[in-house]
Amino acid sequence: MATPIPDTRQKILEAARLTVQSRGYAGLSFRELAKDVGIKSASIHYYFPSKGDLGAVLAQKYTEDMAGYLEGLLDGTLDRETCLKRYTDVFRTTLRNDNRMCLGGMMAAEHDEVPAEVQVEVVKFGEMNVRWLARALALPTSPRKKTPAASAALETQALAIFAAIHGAQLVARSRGDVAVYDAIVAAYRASGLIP
Amino acid sequence: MATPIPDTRQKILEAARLTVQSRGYAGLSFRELAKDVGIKSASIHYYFPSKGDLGAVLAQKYTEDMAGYLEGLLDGTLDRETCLKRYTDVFRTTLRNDNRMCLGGMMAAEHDEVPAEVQVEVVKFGEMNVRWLARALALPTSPRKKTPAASAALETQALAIFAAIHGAQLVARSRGDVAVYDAIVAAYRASGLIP
DNA sequence: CAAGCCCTATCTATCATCAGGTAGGTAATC
DNA sequence: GATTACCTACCTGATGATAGATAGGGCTTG
Repeated sequence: MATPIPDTRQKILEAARLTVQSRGYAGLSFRELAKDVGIKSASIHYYFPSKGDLGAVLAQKYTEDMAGYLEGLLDGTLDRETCLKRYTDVFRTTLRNDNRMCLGGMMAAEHDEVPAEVQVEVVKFGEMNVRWLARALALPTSPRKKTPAASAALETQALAIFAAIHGAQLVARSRGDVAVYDAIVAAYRASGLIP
Repeated sequence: MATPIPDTRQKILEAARLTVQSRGYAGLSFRELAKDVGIKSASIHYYFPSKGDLGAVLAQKYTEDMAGYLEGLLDGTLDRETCLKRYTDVFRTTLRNDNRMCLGGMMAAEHDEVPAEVQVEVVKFGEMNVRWLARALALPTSPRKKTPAASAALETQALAIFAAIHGAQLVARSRGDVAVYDAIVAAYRASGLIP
């Protein structure tokens, strides 16, 4: 199967994602984006009629891509702790990429300044993560760990983990130091918030 | 002692804080701000030569104001759990104010788009919080709770709490629902992250 | 085969609006 | 006169978006 050549639309989305993860939705401009892709800004309107459209598609794709990756982690070969480690590593990797943060977290901060169609996708991103985390929390555990709790409690714990990871990323971002993220996540584990 | 009349500089700072907490530093414009205060935008330059100056003073003042409040909580009359409850309530109150978020958290997200003098103040804000939290964690506890840990471990726990609270606020903000914040914070307490 | 049409994907030029910032002016007060 | 605290007018640069143009490719028709 041949490797698909990235088309212009994909290139736009990829460049936009990187920009939003560092400079926010407010820092995303069609002119800069066009330069990144090697086209002119009016051409972006061909693919995305408005900035809001681009933002919404971007957030939606971000959720789908991440869901795909996370789904692969639940194929039955990994235990709970490893799954959760892989999860926290996703956010770590984003930080490691020029101190970037999660696109969902960024747009959540920018809540009042993004269009409603983007806000909706940000909430969906959160919900996808929490659902996944609840499933991961329900996995069989490695030896000598406590057994998983009931379903509603898992959902709440999942929500708390999701929030805590975003906070860890945010603080590490302000310091420009991924070791801060690592220390915080280790403290979460030590406290039992993350198994 | 007469109540001091808020002067223009104070009014500017107050209005700017509210704007940044909802719309971010990127959403702060001198023209809008001037309207909020009832002056013209050129007048703001009289007090703050540049937007970066305003941003840095704003973040600094935010830290000082919060430090003052938190210091009052450590006057010896409150136990550890109550202090920490008051702490989490600070961020809750911000959410309750038209779904706003902590100015430090907002500017941390906007890290790449704020001037260096603002970034520095954001880090100081975090450090002040973590120092305070470590002191609060070291307070005598109410009956039947575990005794405080050693000093370095307190610092790390304090950092983790600081991060976790910011994440909780961020997620609640995206949902526009303070009950989400409450649920997350309760889960932090249930897990032992927050005593 | 050539011409014409349509579609796709890009472009130039432009618009209206907004931003931070500057220079100079004015009024009130001491 | 000097200082303070405001103002108007303006500058430059940036933004999302629009209208119209163009080139290339594929398909249909005579």
